[in-house]
Amino acid sequence: MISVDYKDKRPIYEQLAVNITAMALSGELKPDEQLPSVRQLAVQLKINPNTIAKAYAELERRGVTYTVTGKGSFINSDLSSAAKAQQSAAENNFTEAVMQARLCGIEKSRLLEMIGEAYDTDK
Amino acid sequence: MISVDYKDKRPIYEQLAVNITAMALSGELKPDEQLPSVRQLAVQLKINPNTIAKAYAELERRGVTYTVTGKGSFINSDLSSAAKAQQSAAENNFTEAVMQARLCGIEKSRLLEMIGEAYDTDK
DNA sequence: ACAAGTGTACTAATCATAATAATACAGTTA
DNA sequence: TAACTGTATTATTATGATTAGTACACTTGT
Repeated sequence: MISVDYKDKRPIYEQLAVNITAMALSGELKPDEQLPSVRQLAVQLKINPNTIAKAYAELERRGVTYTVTGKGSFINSDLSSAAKAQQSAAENNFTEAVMQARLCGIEKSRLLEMIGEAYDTDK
Repeated sequence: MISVDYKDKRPIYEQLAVNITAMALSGELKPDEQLPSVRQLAVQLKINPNTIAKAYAELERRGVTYTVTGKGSFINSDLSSAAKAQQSAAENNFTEAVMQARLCGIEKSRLLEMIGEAYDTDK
């Protein structure tokens, strides 16, 4: 389910974009499946339609969706570019985290331990 | 050297706090060593003294420094609480990065590879 | 005592970004 | 035609970061 978290410091439109991208990549949203309309989702989430529209524009810009004026926004069948971007971001983030941990004096062996746990957590 | 990066999205005072904390934990700043004065550092970095003051207040709140009005701000001899907080934050960050990577479909073996590289990078 | 240096406190103004609000327009569908 | 899509535009509000200017309490060296 599409949702927003007001405790999250990221802007709402960014949360929505990331959220929907994840749902598309996981298969929770199928190729060519139509997203809720801008106005409909705005009512459902109790936020402004402009904020939804901004999120949808971002999704199209990132290659996650395609849009037809008058019809709606739909999940792309080819998500490879979005998937690559997401993986690249995740790898950069991971590398940063490793270097940060090293600077804190955390041993490499400790990181190897933590991977074992974290990688198998459900969530 | 204490510096700020305007390409960084974090606020300046936060960058300064993190920067100085790292220098204290690495030993680049010795215990009881005096930090540059608020006004002096403001001139050096060409930013407002209030921003420096905010960073110094944060550092004291986080247990990195102690402050004597009229004298200045100095590095704490006991940095254990700051070190623990920093390590804890690094571990949380690392765990998040691992789970993000897993959600992107990155294999555990790939992460193990990357640790090998990232942990030995200089920077 | 004095002057110059410390950190601190306070108020106001400026700036950027996010979000809201209201409206209008172009295209699609039944 | 009516009701739905996304898009565009302008104005307004809210928030946080930063700047600006000033004032105060304390310490140090003369």
